[in-house]
Amino acid sequence: MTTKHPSPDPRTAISTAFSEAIEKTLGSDFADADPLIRNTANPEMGDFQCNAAMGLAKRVGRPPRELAQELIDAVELADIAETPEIAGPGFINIRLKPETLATALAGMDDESLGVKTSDDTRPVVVDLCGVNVAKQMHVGHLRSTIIGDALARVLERRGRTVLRENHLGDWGLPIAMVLHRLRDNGTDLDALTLTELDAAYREAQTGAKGDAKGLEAARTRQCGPHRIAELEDQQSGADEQRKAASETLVALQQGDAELVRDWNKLIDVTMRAVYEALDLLNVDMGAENNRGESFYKDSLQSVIDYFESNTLCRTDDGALVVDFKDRKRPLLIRKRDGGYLYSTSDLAALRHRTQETGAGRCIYVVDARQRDHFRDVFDATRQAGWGRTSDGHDVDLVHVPFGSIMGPDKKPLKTRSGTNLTLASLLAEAIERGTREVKARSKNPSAPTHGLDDESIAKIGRDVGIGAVKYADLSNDLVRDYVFDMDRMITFEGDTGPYLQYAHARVCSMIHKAGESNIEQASLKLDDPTERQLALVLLKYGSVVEDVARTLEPHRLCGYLHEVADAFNSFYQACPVLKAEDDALKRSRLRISGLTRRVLSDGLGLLGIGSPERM
RNA sequence: GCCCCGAUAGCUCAGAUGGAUAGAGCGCGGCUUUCCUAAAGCUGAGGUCGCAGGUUCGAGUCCUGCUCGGGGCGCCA
Repeated sequence: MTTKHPSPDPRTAISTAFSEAIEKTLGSDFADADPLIRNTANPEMGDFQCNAAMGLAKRVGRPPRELAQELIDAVELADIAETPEIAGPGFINIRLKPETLATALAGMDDESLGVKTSDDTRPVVVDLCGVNVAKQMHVGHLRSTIIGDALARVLERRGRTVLRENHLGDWGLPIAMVLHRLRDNGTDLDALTLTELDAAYREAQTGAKGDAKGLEAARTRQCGPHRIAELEDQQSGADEQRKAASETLVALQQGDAELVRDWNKLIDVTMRAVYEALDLLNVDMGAENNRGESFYKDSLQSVIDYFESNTLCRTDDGALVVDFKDRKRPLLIRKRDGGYLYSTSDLAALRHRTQETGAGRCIYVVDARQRDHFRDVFDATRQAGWGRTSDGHDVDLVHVPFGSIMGPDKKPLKTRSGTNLTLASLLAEAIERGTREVKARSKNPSAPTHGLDDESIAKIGRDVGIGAVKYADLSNDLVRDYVFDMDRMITFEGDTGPYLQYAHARVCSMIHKAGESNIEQASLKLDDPTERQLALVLLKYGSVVEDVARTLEPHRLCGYLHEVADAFNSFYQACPVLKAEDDALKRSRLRISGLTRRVLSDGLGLLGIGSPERM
């Protein structure tokens, strides 16, 4: 569509008008004062409010209500709004003319739905998933994957090119340990199961990582109890295991043909399961997004060389560390024995991402417990001068931290038997529950799903089950831990994914029943208060998407979609659609319903959640 | 010991750049079914916004100190 609509959102026009009024009234010193235009909390106060008069009155030493009146006299809004009114200490309430609202709503009625393309055209790197190929995917990877995917979709919706990077843990000592373990056990790698893999990983972990010096150091440095317990746990009979694993790593690094072949088999087995999970999750990612630690293995030395030759680091107790001026704890980038760490490979990845992709932003969707680590590697990256592109633009390095998923006991999620819950089993349960819900409803003879074949029901059930899990994950502030509660997330009532999907399906069902065509051509009448309210909510969509792209907080979009569903329900309660008094009104209301449907569907889509037309 | 995060209704949580009587969902009480699948709508009860100071015309929001809970803290990732 090429129809011109300078600004579908009337808020922008109001904001501009008040900016000009402020400058006209108080002089050019106030040209960039924020007019503080907000949606009102209560429809009785109008549609929008300007909160600038109080603060400005303070600055110029005048009564706020008097200044508010002068702003009202100066502001040029007559074309779009009624005369603004002063309320309370100096609030200015603005009510749009009905035709303004209709024009604005019509203005967002195209593919854009009012979402504007970002001015910044540089690509964005999103680091997500981060699966470790030495073990099966567990629920810890769930959040990184679905949050990262949702953020990527939002950024893409704003027209950005997104480079989704799956920074696989596919190299280094852990892999070598597992590889050694499997070979030592005589496991047939061509028939390797994920269960065997997990067992080998656990054996390797407990067997090989004991570290007497580390434990001692952890104690004297008063490390956290978690770390000490972990080290104690690994203390038993470790030396020979570690030695063997080290030898395996060295051989692998030297390109031992047989080892490399086995290494590839190991990756194949684990990644096949990863792709399966990504597919079930409706996450837009595949092998083309893999760029793991092995990709950077040959650039680690040059990262170290760069830091050394530019005196960005120093030697401490044989190790290489980077200092920061605002804190004591340095970042270790090379071990005393010459080995590299995950910080080294993160630095290599950051150099690649900032220097070779042209990205304007690098987003890391990783567990909140790694906050300190990312603060360190980001600062080290900036100190190395890699915080900006070769043409001098700063690259925004941002860690999106998220909390843990807990079991009902508020401890990390486990199965009933106490083992770590795998992602695959969690997804299977979600799909099973979703399908059960859909099937139950299809028993109702008046349900549109009544009589559907099992395959169609299963497809809808999958959308519902997966949508429930995703929505529950994305609808809270990311940084908080939450308790995983399938019973709660799967219900059709309340603030859940299925509730929104169902609201969408109900609108679809109604529009289908109407059987009208070309409703997007209908002229809009927005006289009922609930119609006005729904229109105002729909008009916010573009700015909400923009907010999420900026703040990287998907729960704002969730809250907004819930608001849309609520506003639609109120509208539907108050305004007959199919039985509207005349045909023009019916078509107008169908058009509003259609817009609601598309905003819900588009918004859910940005969260990576499907919106079935029948449920 | 140092650093980070959290604390809002019985429960689970929203409250962007400070703004009008602090909101939603669940649960509890009442009312509503002449348009879609009773999903729902309306309505009532329910709050010292962890504590104490401070800044401000105005603080859940900003500053300082404290309490409680969680997490992290150089040769693991």
